[in-house]
Amino acid sequence: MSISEAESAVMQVLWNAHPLAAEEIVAALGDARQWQEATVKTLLNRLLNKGAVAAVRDGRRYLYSPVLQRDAYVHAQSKDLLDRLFGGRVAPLVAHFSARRKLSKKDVAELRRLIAELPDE
Amino acid sequence: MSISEAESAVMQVLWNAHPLAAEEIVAALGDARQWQEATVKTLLNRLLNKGAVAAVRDGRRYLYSPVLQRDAYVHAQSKDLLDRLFGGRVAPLVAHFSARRKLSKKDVAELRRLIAELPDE
DNA sequence: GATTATCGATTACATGCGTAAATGATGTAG
DNA sequence: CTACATCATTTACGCATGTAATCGATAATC
Repeated sequence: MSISEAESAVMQVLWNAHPLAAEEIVAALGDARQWQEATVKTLLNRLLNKGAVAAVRDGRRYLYSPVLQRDAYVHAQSKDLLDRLFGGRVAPLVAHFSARRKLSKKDVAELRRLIAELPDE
Repeated sequence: MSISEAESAVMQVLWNAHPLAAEEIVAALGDARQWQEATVKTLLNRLLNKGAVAAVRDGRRYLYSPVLQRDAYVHAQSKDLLDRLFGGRVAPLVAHFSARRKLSKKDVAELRRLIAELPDE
């Protein structure tokens, strides 16, 4: 029951706004992916079978909504990456980006704020 | 030329120690994956074709070494995740784990140390 | 030197994925 | 009521992946 790359693009649209009809999803994807409506329909059906989205009939068509929550998906994906590459912890990932000087000013400022708010121990 | 999940398990072994013969790689994978030697050979060949590993003949067999560096792989994977889910920045990922209270003591201590070492601006 | 063991290389095969066309059902227009 | 349009459902198909077995070459053994 994992969500594929293409499927996740559809989920993104639904997390952003729902419920939506297939046609609206195609439109929302429009700039990001040049998919035929048929392609999006296929992805929606696969997501339905996986239980990741739900559909409610609305006249002749369906309106789709996410069942899988964005936060749960984000967490699963992130945890998977951390487990595979960083011993399951967050700090080593930050250290990696820091070592590569890939932390933006904004990142640094936000990180400072974040840890300042954390309980001392 | 992306590295698949199974292939990355082989890369992990080679990053850990190299050069290694196929048999040694199978042994090293032993506890993590119950793969037949033939399976590992297939993965090695695919990695060779992708240019991710190199092989040097050693008598009747080959010794394999990584060409793709672990750090580059880790970075590509991490950047991909950040781009897809966190607007390409590190701080929002940390915020996500912080909000879920998934930062360990060790993480927090390490993060404090990390940002303390960063230039103020 | 002929047979056997041991490598790597080639081939296999089911499943998932990306991408979509064809088909079928149902609502709408004339 | 019949033809057309519009949805969704089914089928398609090539490529990657996970997982191996088989084939072929070469080295070791008798």
